[in-house]
Amino acid sequence: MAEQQAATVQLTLADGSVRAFPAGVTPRQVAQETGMPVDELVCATWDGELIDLDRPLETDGRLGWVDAASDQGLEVIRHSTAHLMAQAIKRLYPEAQLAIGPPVENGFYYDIDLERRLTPEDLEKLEEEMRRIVAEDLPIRREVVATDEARRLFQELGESYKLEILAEIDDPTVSLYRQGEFVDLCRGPHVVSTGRLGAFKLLNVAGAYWRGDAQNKQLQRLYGTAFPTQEGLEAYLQLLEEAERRDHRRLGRELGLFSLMEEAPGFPFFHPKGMVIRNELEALWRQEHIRRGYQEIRTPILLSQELWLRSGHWDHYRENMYFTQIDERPFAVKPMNCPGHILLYREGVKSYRDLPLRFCELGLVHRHELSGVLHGLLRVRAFTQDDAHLFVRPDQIQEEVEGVLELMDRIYSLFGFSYQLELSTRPENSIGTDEMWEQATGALRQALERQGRQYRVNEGDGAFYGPKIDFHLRDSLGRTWQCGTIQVDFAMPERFELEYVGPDGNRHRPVMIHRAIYGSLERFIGILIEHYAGAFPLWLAPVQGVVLPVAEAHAPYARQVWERLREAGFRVELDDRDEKLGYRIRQAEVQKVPYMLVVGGREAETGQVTVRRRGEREQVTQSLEELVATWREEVAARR
RNA sequence: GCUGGCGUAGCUCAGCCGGUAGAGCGGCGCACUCGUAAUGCGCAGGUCGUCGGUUCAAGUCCGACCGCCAGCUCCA
Repeated sequence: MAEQQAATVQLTLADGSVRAFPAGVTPRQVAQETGMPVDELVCATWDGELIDLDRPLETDGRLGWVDAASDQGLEVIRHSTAHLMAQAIKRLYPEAQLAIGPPVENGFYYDIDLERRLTPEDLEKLEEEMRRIVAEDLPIRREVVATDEARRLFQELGESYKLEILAEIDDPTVSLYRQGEFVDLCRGPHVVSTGRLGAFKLLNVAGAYWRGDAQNKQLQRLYGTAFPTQEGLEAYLQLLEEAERRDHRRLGRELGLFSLMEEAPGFPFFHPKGMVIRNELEALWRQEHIRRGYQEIRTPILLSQELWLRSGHWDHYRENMYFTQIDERPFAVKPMNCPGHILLYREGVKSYRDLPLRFCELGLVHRHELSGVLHGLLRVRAFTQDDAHLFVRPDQIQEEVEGVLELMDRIYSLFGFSYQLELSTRPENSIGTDEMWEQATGALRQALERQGRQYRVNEGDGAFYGPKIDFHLRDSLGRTWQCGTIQVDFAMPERFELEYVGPDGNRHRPVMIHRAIYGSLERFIGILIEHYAGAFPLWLAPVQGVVLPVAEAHAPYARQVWERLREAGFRVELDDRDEKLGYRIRQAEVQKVPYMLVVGGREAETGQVTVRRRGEREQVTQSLEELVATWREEVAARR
């Protein structure tokens, strides 16, 4: 009797029902018997843990399903594809040693140690080999072996990186995965056979250090991506192409917005058209800040080195700073605006009635970033922060943080960005007491929670002087960018002995809230270029309209139209070049000008313009005054 | 910063095994005077990133430097 009991297991299925199965039954068999679409399943969960579909079940438990459409399923597919690639690598280059091969955000990679430098053509050959292995439809089998045995195996195979990994494993057993002649040390789970894979593409090769440490040997990292379906893969590859088409470095050049030159690496030049965008962003920013009681200031770019010693930047930020000398006195180029704002705060005695005091500045800061990380406008060495420092009483923190959250919503929504929030806590190399950090972190958390906001916690990623809330914008391609930030700081007021006189006549210490919305004007502009693919809304467009006379005879009227629109305050160009109308329309389209205004004999007679919108074929003929009214409304609404 | 790749006309790119530089687009000129995404013809434009080396000869080979691109965070 006892034997019979041991021979069955009670499984709680996804629908909540409990059924008995013979011990050693596999999830795949259960799926078949319960009518699950087995082909759509990637693996299973066993009491919450991911397992293979062919894992024998020996005890009672809760069985769940993971299909290809789920995030977990996708990860498993990618992980299995990484193994598939590794097998192909070993077939083509038996001398290659395998390091690690995990799934990552948009695919997977495998780090390998191989003398030969792999080229894109090699990737194609690898892909072909992978397809062969898929066609072979090799079962992928999990095997549990003693750790010592695994050591012997990888010793024999000459896989020294696997041995290094094994050396750190204390468990008595480890799991291996075998598919055909290939075996890898792996926790799993994996799909049941190589035939289940197929929608993949190898993307590129890059260098990566073993264990991410520059002291270690540099390996070749092969990146690829994989999806449950060919359509999913193609959609992703299209997204990559679209992202390339929108690359702000390319559009910035094509649309004449900005330049980066060898003479000033990491220090962008703005062209007249790029400046228009900048100025419009600044105008919006000022409007929204003044409305909310901020006061704009401007502080110097060079400040005495002593100030940076006192602020803690010397100790915590020196490697990122530029230094110079003036009359033999050491100065630093500011990497942040806060010390300057603090100096202004300290001018004169502050009363509790002055608080909250909201200083804002479009402050140009310089930071020495590693040469290898520079990237267009998105990672530069000089940039303009739309910075503000709120000097507040401790009891005002929450309300002020909530005010900033509201301002962020206002500005981001104008551009159609949604965002995610991240709360970053105390990093290792930081100033201030534990108590201060707890208080500051608590204040941020409270503001978030009171507003019912969703947020993620990022342990140890705060600024050296305080915790922060970061805003990760989601753009029109679904990519995320870190822009806004709110940081609560008890440390700087302490260091600089900031004070205000309270209602009790005593001196009290204010709290500082650092915050930025765009983050950096340069970066934000780069993001906007990609977000809009260069097709800016009317209020931001460097050129809002082009007047196009049909033929030379219409040039005088076109000039009148052009002048009238410029008088009305719009950025309009006149294209009366001796070219066909179709050609000039194409030019305006390529330059992504929002409005094309065609004028010929008909329009000249009636005092009208024929309006063609960017990207549209239909057009309307309307009076100039009607057009001005529409534009005014469109610009005012920043649509 | 590190590793790998790349650097030729304003832009995109060709240029074999070393023999002295080419196209398209753009620009300029001329013709056409044109009604909605590229009219035709012609002309100009390059110390081949910089410096040094090898060679009778270097865009091409070697070295250094500068810049750009990708990656360097994801831990069986």
